[in-house]
Amino acid sequence: MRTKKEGRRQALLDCARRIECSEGVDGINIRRLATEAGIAVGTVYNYFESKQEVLFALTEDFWSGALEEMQDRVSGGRFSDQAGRMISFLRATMHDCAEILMRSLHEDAAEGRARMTSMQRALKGILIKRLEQDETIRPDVWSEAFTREAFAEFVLANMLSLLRQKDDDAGVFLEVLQRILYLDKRELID
Amino acid sequence: MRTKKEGRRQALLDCARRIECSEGVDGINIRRLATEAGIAVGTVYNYFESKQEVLFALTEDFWSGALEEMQDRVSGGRFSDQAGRMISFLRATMHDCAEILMRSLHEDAAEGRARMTSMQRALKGILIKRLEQDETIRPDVWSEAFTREAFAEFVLANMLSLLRQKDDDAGVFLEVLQRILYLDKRELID
DNA sequence: GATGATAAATGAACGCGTTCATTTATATTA
DNA sequence: TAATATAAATGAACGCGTTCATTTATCATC
Repeated sequence: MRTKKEGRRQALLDCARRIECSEGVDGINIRRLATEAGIAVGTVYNYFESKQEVLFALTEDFWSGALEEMQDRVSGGRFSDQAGRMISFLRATMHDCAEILMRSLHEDAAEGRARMTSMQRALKGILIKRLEQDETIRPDVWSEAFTREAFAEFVLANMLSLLRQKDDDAGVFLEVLQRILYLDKRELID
Repeated sequence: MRTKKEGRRQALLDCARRIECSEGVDGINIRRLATEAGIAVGTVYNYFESKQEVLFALTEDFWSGALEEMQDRVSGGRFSDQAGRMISFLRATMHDCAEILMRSLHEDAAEGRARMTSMQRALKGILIKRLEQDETIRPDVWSEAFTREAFAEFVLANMLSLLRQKDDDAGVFLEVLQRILYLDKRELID
C-alpha cells in the first residue's frame, strides 16, 4: 500500500520528466500526464495537490536522485578532493538538467527561481553533510552561507547574466556550479 | 479617437475597481469585466494585453490618481510639514485602497508584491519631487533609499507581520505608511 | 465466501484566460 | 453619395487547471 502509492507518484513524475525533456516545462499538463500514465485526470489529484506541486516535486526528485548518486561516487577523502569529483560528476551527468533549468529560467523567471531554490536546498544538504566531515573548513560558515536567501538570487543572477552572453548553455551552467561549489562565505555575501 | 480609446480603457478600469472593492481581486475576470462594461470578451483585449495588465493598470491608476490629488492638497511649506498633511490625506481618503491591498497581500503574495512595487514607484515619484524642493533633507539620500529593491520587501514584510496581529486593517496600513514616509535612510537599510 | 466499510479511480463539467475568423463601424477617397 | 480601405468589436471555440458526484476496487469482520 505504501510502496504502491509511492510507485504511482513516481511513475507520474517519470512521465512528467519525459515530457519536460522533450518539450520543456510548458509541455506538461495534467490531462496529458494522466493519459500517458494511463490514469484518469482526477486521479492525478490523489497524488499531487496541484500542477505546481507536480513541478516542484519534479525538481526535488531530480536533484535528490542525482545528488544521492553523486554522494556515492565522490565519497572518501578530503572535501576539497571530493569537490573536484563532484564537478566531474556534474559535468558528465547533468546535461539534461542544465538544459531544463536554462529553458525554465528563460521562459519564466518565477518558475526558474522556484527551481533554483529547490536546487539550493538539495545542494545545501549534501554540502553540509560533506563539510561536517571535513575539519579544514568550518561547517557553520558554509551552513550559514547556504541558508541565505541571497544564495538563490545569486545563482540566478549569475546564470541569467551568463545566459545573455549566449555561451553554450550546459557549459555555462556547469561553470557556475563550479563557482558555487568552490565559493567561500565572503564571495557569497558580496 | 484618442480620447475615446482612453475613455474605454478607463471605463474598464473603473469597472474592475468596482468589482475589486466589493469582492476582492479574485472577483475580477475578463468575462465579467466585459459584461459589466457592456462589451464583448474579445474587445477587452483591444485595450489590455492580458488580465495581468488589467490588474497592474488598476494599481498604477489608483495610486497616480490619488497621489496627484494629494500633491495638490499638501503642496506648500517645508517637507516635514507636508508629510503630516500627506498622512492626514491618506488617512482620510485611502480606506478602500488599504482594504484592497490588505486583501491581495493576504491572498496572493506575488500579486501583493507586484502591487507594492507599483505603489512604491508612485510614492517614490511624489516623494522625490517633494524632497527636491526641501533643503532640510538631502534628496539623493531619499532617492537612493527608495530605489532599493529592499524597500518593497520591507514594506511587504512590515504589513504582513502587522497583519498577523489581526489589528484593524486600514489602521495598520496607515500606520505603516506613516512609518515609511518618516523613515530615514539608516532605517531602510537596516 | 458474504457483507459492510473505507479508500481509490473516474471523467464529465465548470470557470477561466486567451485566440481568431468573421462581422460591424469608421475613415478615406473618387 | 458611393465605393473602398482600415480599424474596432464580436463571441464561439480552444486548452487549461481543478472539482465532485458517482463508480469501482480494496480491506476488515463475521
